[in-house]
Amino acid sequence: MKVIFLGTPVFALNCLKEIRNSAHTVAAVVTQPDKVNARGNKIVVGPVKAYALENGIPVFQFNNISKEGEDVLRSFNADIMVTAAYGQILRQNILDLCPEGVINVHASLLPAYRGASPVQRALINGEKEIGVSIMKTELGVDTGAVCLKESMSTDGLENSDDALEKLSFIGGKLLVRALDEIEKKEAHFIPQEEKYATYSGMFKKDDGKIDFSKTSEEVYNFVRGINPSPGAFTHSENGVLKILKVEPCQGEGKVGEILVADPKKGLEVACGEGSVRILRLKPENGKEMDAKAYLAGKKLTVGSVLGE
RNA sequence: CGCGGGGUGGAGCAGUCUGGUAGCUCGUCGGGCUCAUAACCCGAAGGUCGUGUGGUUCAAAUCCCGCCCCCGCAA
Repeated sequence: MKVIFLGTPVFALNCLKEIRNSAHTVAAVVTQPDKVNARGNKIVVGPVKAYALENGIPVFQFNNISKEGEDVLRSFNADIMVTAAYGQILRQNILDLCPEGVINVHASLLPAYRGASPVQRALINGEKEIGVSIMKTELGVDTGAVCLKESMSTDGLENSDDALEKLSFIGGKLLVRALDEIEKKEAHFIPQEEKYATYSGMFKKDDGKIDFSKTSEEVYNFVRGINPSPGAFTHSENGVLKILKVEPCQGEGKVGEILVADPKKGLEVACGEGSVRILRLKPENGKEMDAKAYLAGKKLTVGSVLGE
């Protein structure tokens, strides 16, 4: 089939590549407008756009696809549109553009975790299984009938990016399978069970603050899920510390108390129950490093409390 | 012209304001001690202090100028 692909981040790129490797053709790509300012004055080109340009696929960037995109996209006479973390909500005129409508790949096991940041939320909640769903894109956010779903274990995942990358490959394959089935008229779309639906919005910067009163396991899940974006952080005597990697262990002490801080032994902090070893962190204005390396240059006082 | 922080042996930092023998905590290598250790003791190697063969000076990591790279915020 001839598809128009709409997506923006790396997750979408991996899905796009998968479709390009299949029997289906990508007629056009739509992605969010370039970010204006990286730092100085530079423009950042998104991964999907960069790939499309390299491969000679027409790229469109609309500020509002529903208002600006209808006529151009219709001119491609595509069979179907695919959305993958595109970043804009489609109105009915766009949804109706192609004969087969629009399908979406969402990084959760629907109907759970509709909305933004499904993978982060799932990891933070300590889910053992996460996954990807393919469903109809409709006016409601992630509410469409589902045709394919696949899960994977959260064991050994570094952080949400790691999870998202693995899910993107699964998602890409599922997308291709869905396209195959739709082409053969064999796809079965099953409506979601509303009573099991959960929805979450985007994270704010402040949501990354670590609550050491939770159990060591919960803190571990939190740090793993919320990194790398927006990232976990806490306050120390040396200012804000971003916490990138942590592992649970059994120390005891006041909530947030530093139990061990030594360039050889590492950094350990007490939680509401148990403790966590901080393995990787990033100081203000610095780059990320092992906690031991940090302690080789800066001191943290044993007995002082993080997060205050 | 968005705001700010930073680039010093392999790692992380101090020293820069108040120019003048390159320091600290680790790591590495060699040796020692111990039943043993993420322990301890002794010794060693390793740096044109981001860059211009820039300017000032008797003398620059340190003051002035240009450039490159990294990071945070704001978007």
